[in-house]
Amino acid sequence: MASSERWTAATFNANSIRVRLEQILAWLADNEVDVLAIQETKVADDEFPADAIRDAGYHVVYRGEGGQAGVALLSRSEPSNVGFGIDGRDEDRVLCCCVDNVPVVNTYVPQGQQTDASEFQHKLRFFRELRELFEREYAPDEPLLWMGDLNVAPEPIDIYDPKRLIRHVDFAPEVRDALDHVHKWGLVDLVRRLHAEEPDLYSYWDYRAKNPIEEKKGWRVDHILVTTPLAERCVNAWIDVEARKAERPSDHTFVVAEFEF
DNA sequence: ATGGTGGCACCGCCA
Repeated sequence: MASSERWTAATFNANSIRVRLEQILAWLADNEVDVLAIQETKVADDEFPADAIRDAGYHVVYRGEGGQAGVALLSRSEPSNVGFGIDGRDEDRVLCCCVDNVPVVNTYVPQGQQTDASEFQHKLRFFRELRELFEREYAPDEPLLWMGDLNVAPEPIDIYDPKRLIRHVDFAPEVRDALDHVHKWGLVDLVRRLHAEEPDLYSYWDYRAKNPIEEKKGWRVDHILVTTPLAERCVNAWIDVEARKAERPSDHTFVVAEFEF
């Protein structure tokens, strides 16, 4: 890359990439990102709409089994060292690669169902294994860009009713601690760093609520976390709430971070 | 108000 170059990354839980394809391509036309991490593609690999994405000028890698989960990564430059899963597990939830010499990890963390469900243990184990992956494959003083639907609101400010939702799987102390343990390896939450103390900063709203955006009933569970060398290069980070007002929106919206190299 | 909607795969499950 040339020096003083803008480089932009974004993450989006699409909740079906086939239903959201036109919205994603339109958003990309308006937001010239270099990397877009997508979660919940909900499509098997042989039905993934790769041709339409490549026709729009993006490289794309993906892994899914259809129905649930599924991850994808769109990029202007061709990604290298593409891998899925951790130790052969969660291949439809973890995508690792390198784009423009930036190591990128895209994760769709298990939601967990309920705190007494086995899926909740899967969620806690997922964070432990992720920290081990970071310790093994990356370093806090080297660039790393971790994006995705982490299914955790890290702090009370990141959820609309922290008292009532204290036992929710995305806010229970166990998952906040689990994410915090990965965080403490050496990561910076870019949106919160640039919008410290700002309330009602959400990336997800429940479909079942009537006017969730207007009534500020949301959750900030989609995150862009980076190591210090990248945090120092970050010039802006935001949540694109307007994109959630699309005709047939996902229940999540785009989170964006802009860097200057 | 312990409901509500949306997506996928089927006639229930997951978010």
